Amino acid sequence: MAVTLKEVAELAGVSRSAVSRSFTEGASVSARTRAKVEKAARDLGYSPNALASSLTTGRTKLIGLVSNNFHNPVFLEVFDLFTRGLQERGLRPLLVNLSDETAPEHSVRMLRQYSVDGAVVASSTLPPGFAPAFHEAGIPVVNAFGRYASDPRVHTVGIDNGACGRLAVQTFAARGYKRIAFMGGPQGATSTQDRQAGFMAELEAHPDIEASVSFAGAYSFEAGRREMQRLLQAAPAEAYFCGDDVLSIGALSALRDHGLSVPEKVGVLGLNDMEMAGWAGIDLTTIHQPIRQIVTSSIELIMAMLAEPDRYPEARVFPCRIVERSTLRPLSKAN
Amino acid sequence: MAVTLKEVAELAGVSRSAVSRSFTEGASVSARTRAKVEKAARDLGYSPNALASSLTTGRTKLIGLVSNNFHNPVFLEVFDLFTRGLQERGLRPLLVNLSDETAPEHSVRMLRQYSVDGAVVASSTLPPGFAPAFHEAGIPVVNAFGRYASDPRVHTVGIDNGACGRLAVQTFAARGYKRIAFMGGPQGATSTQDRQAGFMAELEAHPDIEASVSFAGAYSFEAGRREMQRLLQAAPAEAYFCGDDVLSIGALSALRDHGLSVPEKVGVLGLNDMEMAGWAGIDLTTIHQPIRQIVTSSIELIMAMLAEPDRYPEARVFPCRIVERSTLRPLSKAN
DNA sequence: TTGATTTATGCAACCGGTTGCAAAAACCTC
DNA sequence: GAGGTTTTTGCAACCGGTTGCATAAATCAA
Repeated sequence: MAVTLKEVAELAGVSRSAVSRSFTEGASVSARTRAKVEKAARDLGYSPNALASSLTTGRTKLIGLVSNNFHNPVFLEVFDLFTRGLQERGLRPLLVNLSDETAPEHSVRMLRQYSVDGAVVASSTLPPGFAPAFHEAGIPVVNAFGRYASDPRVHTVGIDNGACGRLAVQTFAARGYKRIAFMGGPQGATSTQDRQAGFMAELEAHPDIEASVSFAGAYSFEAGRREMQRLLQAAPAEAYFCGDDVLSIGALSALRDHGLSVPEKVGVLGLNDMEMAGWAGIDLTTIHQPIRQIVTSSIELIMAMLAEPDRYPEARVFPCRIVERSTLRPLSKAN
Repeated sequence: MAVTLKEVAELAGVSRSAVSRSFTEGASVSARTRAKVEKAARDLGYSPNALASSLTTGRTKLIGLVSNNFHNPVFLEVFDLFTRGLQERGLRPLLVNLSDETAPEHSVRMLRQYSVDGAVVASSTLPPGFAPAFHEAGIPVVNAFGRYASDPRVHTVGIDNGACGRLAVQTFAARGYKRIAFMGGPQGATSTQDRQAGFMAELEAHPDIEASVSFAGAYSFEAGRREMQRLLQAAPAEAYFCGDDVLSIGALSALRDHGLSVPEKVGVLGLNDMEMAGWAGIDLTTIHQPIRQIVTSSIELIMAMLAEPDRYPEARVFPCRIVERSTLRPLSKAN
């Protein structure tokens, strides 16, 4: 079915090597030969088999794009940015959905069978076993949106979740909130744990502030809504820091149903700054996570590792900032 | 770096063919040989190179997953379903983002270079040139969420957009709306065109209903909101059929800002039934598109084509149904 | 022209597997 | 234990490319 290099060689009346070289950047071919080859290739509709060549070159240009976040809308943006970025650099994303994978090693093995040149794991928590499995397979990995120093063998690009927790408290303090709350995502998520730790640490600098902590079962609208409904059975706090925008939006919906005005009665602070956070009617004050930069940097890092496989692991941490919208009251004049 | 079949063969003390056969389902190997091979493979940490084997078997188990919908949240669900479904069947999705591709043929060529066994194009409109390019390359394609008979060469799985347009009018009529409107997505989208055609056709059966038509610039919140704001400068219709849920949500936000109660003053009907449509506070009445079934069916069709390459093209059309929520007034008693 | 140098080309081996074929081994039956 | 079957095995060629090396062709200097 497919046209092969051999057929092109025959039609062009040259050796197979000549054809191969004609398609290789910087190889030694005369202009005349190349012209003949190109004409033959065009006539036959030939395009080289990337997989066959990977056999000898050792590069497939395939990059595993691994994630378990197929429910949070921010990740659509993440996938968009990753696929475009990789494509622009001639790399091909091989998508792996970890959602119902019981044994993550299977995924690593599969990626190895397909000889991916590298892998990006887009997840706040690196599944256990991934780091050693990739390491043993000799596949460069970067954990995008991952945790700083989650494993000394993998490169990480992300935000400082602890700093986000601290920033939340500072933000609340600057607006004069005295009774605040941390509403995390699933308690097992390291991102939630780190934010909580930062949140608690910063509280020590604000002895006049009282805080409570709770967790939603997932990073989802429903989970946020339900958790807020539960919290509203007792006296609510003055402001909530939710672990994620979509969680915040769920919480807002519960507050609205309960007749509590935002931000007058209760303030809400999200995290991510997903597109939806800016929608009219939501207008969520939130901590902006620099998604675009994280993705770009992850890709740069993967590229760097392709060039230099035993590059020393590093963690790249991007600062976050508050995006002022309407779910938190304005800065108190005192500050 | 990677362990090869040859090394396993040497360690196990058998020929390379024996090792190869041990890893091939249904090949003729004695239990004793297989045991020796498996032990050696385990000791060495060997796993076969899928790309190398594809060279002789002619199958890569790679499936191109092509889309340009990286902004509509429904598509995250679509990607989730596709990746899981393909993975379950031992296929690997090679993701292609068409968003900023000027020449779609490039993507087809790339997929051919990677010898994909098939491709799924998840898009309501098949990019021009795709059908012939895939056909020429001998790659089976299914256009998921595509248009019935968009091209006689490709298989299509989707809904009947014309029927959706008709259903919208019937739904409005049954609820006694007399001044209705069609708010399409981009005018160039075939999905919008087909829905409009159905909408107009059905109007003929309802001479007492007056209708108007307009288009939003994109299938997005902002576009829907802006278009509704524009429409509100004149007297609004009693009910709008929007081309997409996210468009509807934008429209709802404009209506709310304008102080028009929904569904009392103005009704809104969406299309897709994305997760967000069911969120409290949105609660959009919408036409449900059976996404899960479309994806499953697309995968089945791809599998069928792998087994039978010159299978005669077919279109699979799934019915849609109204999901009753709160943005349309209830059925009039008369009906 | 000639000889030295540079550039282009083809040969053949190789990448990591698979598979048709013929020979070898194992199993049956009598 | 002989003879016939069936199963297992290894050899060698092949899948579609790449690449080191030796040779041939082209270019250059004198």
